[in-house]
Amino acid sequence: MKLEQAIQSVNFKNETHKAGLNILYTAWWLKTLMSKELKSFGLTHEQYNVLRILKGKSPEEMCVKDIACRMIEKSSNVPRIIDRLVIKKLVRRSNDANDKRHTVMSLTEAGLNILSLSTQKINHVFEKTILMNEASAAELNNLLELIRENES
Amino acid sequence: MKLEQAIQSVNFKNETHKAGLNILYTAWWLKTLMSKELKSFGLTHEQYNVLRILKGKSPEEMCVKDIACRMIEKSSNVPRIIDRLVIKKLVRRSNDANDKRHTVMSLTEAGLNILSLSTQKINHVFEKTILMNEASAAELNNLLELIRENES
DNA sequence: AACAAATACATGTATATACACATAATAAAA
DNA sequence: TTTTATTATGTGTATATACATGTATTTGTT
Repeated sequence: MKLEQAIQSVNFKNETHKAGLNILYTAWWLKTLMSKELKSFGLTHEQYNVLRILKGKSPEEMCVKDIACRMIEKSSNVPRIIDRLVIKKLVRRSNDANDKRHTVMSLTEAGLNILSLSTQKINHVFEKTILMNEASAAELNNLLELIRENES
Repeated sequence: MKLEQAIQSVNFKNETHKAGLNILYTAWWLKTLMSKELKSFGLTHEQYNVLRILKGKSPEEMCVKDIACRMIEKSSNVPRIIDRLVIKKLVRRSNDANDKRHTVMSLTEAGLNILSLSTQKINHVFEKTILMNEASAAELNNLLELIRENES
């Protein structure tokens, strides 16, 4: 769907302005698709993101800061997302003996299982719902990284 | 900045998978830039979006539904965003005489003024911070609309 | 006209975002 | 070594998101 239809507007100053809104809209669209899949596991988008990050270092433990800097949305409140994962027994939380300021997290068996199942669903979104070949995707990646070149 | 640096990950299944995460991260990055500008006006990103939509039809009035279908993030709770704009006297809310189910909104003078000033700041973000020429932006728009071709 | 269905909006709840601030622990400096 | 600064995390608040449900109003059907 064209952006013009999606947000019922035609008043873009130029292509760059339209691209900005297009990125925001596409992100919302993608997040909605993913959340729909995650719902059957009782996971939110950000909870899934934390599980995925923990898996990356598994079975190593990770502290809050290391998780936070890997989040897609940097302003996420990681301690509270973890609170909910701990309640659901998907994540284990304990204190670091070396540095008592640290709290360290790791996946439980249940966390590993639910991550594995939900990742299948997420991969399905990327493989089947997103209509894009590898060359186009590579080009898109270049353009997005070009946009952020002046990352402040 | 490369996505790999931004989220400290290199485990992308393929370019399409990376593109998905890249869109989500770029949207967060852009939203953060815009919110930083809006903060000096006491506006949130979504409040700004509602003001912008109302301006599009101004001086005509708009009902909640018409605003909602123009929002970038469709799951926004428009009545409550308007609550806050009414408290700040940027938006006027009244009942529609023809259909009493409708609530109709329009910008106040203060709303028009703050929108005009904040839009200057937002345009500045697009013109000066986003590093992209018109041809690249047009290509990016094509790719984003290609990704959403299977819009469900 | 009376009833059922649809529409528009408001409201409630759990979670997340964005950001400020508090607290405890460690590192650095005097 | 005492003081100061920094770091890591937790907590608080206002707003937003995602979604379910309630309520008034209008429309369609008989």
